[in-house]
Amino acid sequence: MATRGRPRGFDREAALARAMEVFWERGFDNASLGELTRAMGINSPSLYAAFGSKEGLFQEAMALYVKTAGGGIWEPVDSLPTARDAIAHVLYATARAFTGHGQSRGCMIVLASPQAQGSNPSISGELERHRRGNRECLEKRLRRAVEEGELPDTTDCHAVATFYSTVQHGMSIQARDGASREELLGVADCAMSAWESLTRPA
Amino acid sequence: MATRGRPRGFDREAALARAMEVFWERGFDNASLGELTRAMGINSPSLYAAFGSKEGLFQEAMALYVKTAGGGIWEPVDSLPTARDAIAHVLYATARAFTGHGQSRGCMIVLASPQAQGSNPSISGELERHRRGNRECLEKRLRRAVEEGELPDTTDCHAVATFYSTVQHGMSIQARDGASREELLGVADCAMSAWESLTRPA
DNA sequence: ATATTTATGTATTGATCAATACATAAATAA
DNA sequence: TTATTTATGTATTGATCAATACATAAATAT
Repeated sequence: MATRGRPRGFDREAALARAMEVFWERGFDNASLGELTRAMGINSPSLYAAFGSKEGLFQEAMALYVKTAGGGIWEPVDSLPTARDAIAHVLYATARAFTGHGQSRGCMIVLASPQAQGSNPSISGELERHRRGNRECLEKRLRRAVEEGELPDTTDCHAVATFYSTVQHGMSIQARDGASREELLGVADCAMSAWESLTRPA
Repeated sequence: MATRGRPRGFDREAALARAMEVFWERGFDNASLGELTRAMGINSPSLYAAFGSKEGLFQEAMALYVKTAGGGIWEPVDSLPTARDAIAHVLYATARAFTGHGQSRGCMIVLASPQAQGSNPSISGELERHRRGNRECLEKRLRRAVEEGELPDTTDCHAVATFYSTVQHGMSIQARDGASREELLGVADCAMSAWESLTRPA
């Protein structure tokens, strides 16, 4: 398939990365097209030609976020040797990720559109599905640990996963409110200090 | 001061309560004036005559929220006999409050305008100040507990307060995502199970 | 009674939003 | 070359937003 027509005059990936930063910092609704095109260095017709719509651009930005900025957090969950390692990794990686990108603090998935009845239900719905997926990822890992004997079969995997997922969500708000990396690492410490009592045989 | 002029034709407090529900459910930006006036049963000139502006209406709605829906959570912190009682109260009261108001789930203070660079910085700033105030309320209570001998003076009050504040914020996201009261009470259980290790003498 | 004051309903304002129309530019295909 | 295809820049579209203008209604003050 040869390239027909006038070639694109901008770097699609670079422009998408710029858009991700804007969505991350401002959320879906508050990121205006003017702001997006300015950050991407293009005009709106180019944006629509390349990404279809503001919603389409956000979808791709979200995928890029999951793959890059938010990526290192969840991938290792299944490969780390113990459930404890996995959950500790999620919390500490979160503390680092949420405080390491300049102005963009906190999780895009949590902060981009928190209203369930937001202006774009399809966006809110997809973000919610993603958050639920992360929680289920933790719960699955805990169940595997029970099967493998790491944890007693009295462990309430659902409750423990919900707890750590809640802490991880809360760290987004704290990061947005200016919490330092040290403070978020401290939150992870505190959360992990509950591990023994949460996984003690009944 | 006698009442001059045509009397107001609607119940100001009732209208404000309706507005609070809309802001709570939809956030500041996504709550349109049309939606607000429809819920309040008035036209926009009446809204502006009574509340000044959308921002003014939100300020009053936020004050009402703090006094009513979110009120029982923080007031008892200073009067409860121990810091442990106080923090447990905050968490369990939060679990109940965030799941008991029909469609409005989660904390208005956390969810109404999460973007630090939102469309209305003054609103975002005030909400952030309020969240910080809640965290400081916990920290102050913990310091008092250290002074009174309830907790060892090795207790890291700042870290512990930040941790429980983070859990409380995270519960807003979980509630918005549909977590049940039982699940949030379970989160509170898990968080409190860290208490012993967090306050153990070094 | 008349004047004054405040509230209401209808209609509208300018601003901003996401999305496009249209003419032109820049590439390949024949 | 000429035709075709795709991208770009300028300008604009209709929709929606928060906020008001204006005439009228309903109360008190004198």
